[in-house]
Amino acid sequence: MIRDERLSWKEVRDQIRAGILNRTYAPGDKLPRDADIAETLGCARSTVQRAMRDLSDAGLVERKRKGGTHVRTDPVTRATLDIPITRREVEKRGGVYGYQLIDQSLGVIPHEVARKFEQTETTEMMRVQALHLADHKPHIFEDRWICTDTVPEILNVDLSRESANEWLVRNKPYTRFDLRFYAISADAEIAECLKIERGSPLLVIERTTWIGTAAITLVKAYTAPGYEILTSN
Amino acid sequence: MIRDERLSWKEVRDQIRAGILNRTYAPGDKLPRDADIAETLGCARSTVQRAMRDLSDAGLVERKRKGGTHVRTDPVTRATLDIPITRREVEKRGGVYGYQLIDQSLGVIPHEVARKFEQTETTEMMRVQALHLADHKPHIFEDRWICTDTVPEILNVDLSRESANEWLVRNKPYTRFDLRFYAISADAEIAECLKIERGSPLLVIERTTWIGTAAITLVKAYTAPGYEILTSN
DNA sequence: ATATTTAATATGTAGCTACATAATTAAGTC
DNA sequence: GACTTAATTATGTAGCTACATATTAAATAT
Repeated sequence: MIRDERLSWKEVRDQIRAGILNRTYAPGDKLPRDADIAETLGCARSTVQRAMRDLSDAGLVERKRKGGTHVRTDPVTRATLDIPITRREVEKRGGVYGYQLIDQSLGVIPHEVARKFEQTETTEMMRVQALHLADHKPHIFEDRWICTDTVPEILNVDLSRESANEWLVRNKPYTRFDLRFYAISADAEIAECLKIERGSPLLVIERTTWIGTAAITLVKAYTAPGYEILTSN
Repeated sequence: MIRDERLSWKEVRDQIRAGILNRTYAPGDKLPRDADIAETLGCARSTVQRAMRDLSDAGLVERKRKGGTHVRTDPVTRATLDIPITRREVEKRGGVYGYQLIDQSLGVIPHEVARKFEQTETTEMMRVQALHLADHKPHIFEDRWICTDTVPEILNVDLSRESANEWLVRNKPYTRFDLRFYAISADAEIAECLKIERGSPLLVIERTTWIGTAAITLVKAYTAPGYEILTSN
């Protein structure tokens, strides 16, 4: 611990947060200036600033230059999600990971895929369908489009040995991505791949990635029944 | 902009990240000490530290005292999610928000609920079932348990006028929470409430909240078909 | 050889100063 | 009065120093 007299930024943060939680500062209220808080608590402004940044990152307060710091009126639950590569996810749970390429082809991307890439002139991409296994049972079925203009190297990769995701992560790190979650009902094809009944509810993790503005890939990961996404908090 | 000669921590961060992306520093590699990077780039160590903290928060590198900074070997897609209160979510999209209490009662919590609260001696809690509407159509059906030991005031709140969530957010801010997402198939009850067909796939957002270690509430929010969760990035 | 203590080292934090930046408010100007 | 410009102000950032903390590595004792 730090010398008792000195306040750590976490202590400062907790004091400010306590003040917000116990309504000393209600939603919408303006908090004192950093400098004043610093003087009140007997610490440096930099310490208050560090504390405030944390509260701001957590979505509790809003800060504006000259405008000061305000307690947010529309509280949000802000959570951090870690989506690991599937191999890691399975192995971390002590399971045996398996991978199986189902189909690989070149084709014209559907309109919906083009729209998700936001702006791309490319109309033909590589489509890869594959199955991830956990303990020899279907775990995730992925349906992926890879932009061969941005990632021409993918044409020479043997995707029956290594999953497209792992190759991409190692060779084409993205600079921007988009994630979305939703539920669908398994159609005949997905049901067969995952060895489940048609109509089973599935959680879909959809991820689009870019390098700058250039599209890399769009994956729809159809997770096996019972799959859950948890926050890391 | 800052005087050209001076590097901002974002520039430093971007340079380090570029080095990681272009494999100057491969996964698992050790990066130079902050002080060395600072000297190389001609900035202060504090600037490098600020940059490094950002990269560490983003999950790109791992830092350990004395151990130094390493590029993470298991890349994760780290995303930030904002889950607003339902009213805000609907209104932000320009929709008309509506709320309807369906049922409110005291009862013994199922074993599964007790487990999710992790450790609570309370066995009887208040159960609240309610419907959130968007543009007069069912939007989210919520099934909630509220710990009356932690939040006795809830017994005197008229939950037909205000949703439990909004009351809780204003009066009992949580200090810790847990989020999970999964898909289920609508059973008869949920199907009726949401006015959809039985068996429709639904995305469920489940949230447990605590004050310290004291349980506050557990909600299962059954979202109407077509509902999506998006990352804020 | 093994356990314990000590030293070395890289990151983390607190405090200070100085200046940058954004946003608002006040002061001019037409 | 409406528009422009300048002053004001609160947060943001960069640089510095000093010390705290955690962890590893080396030295010493058992």
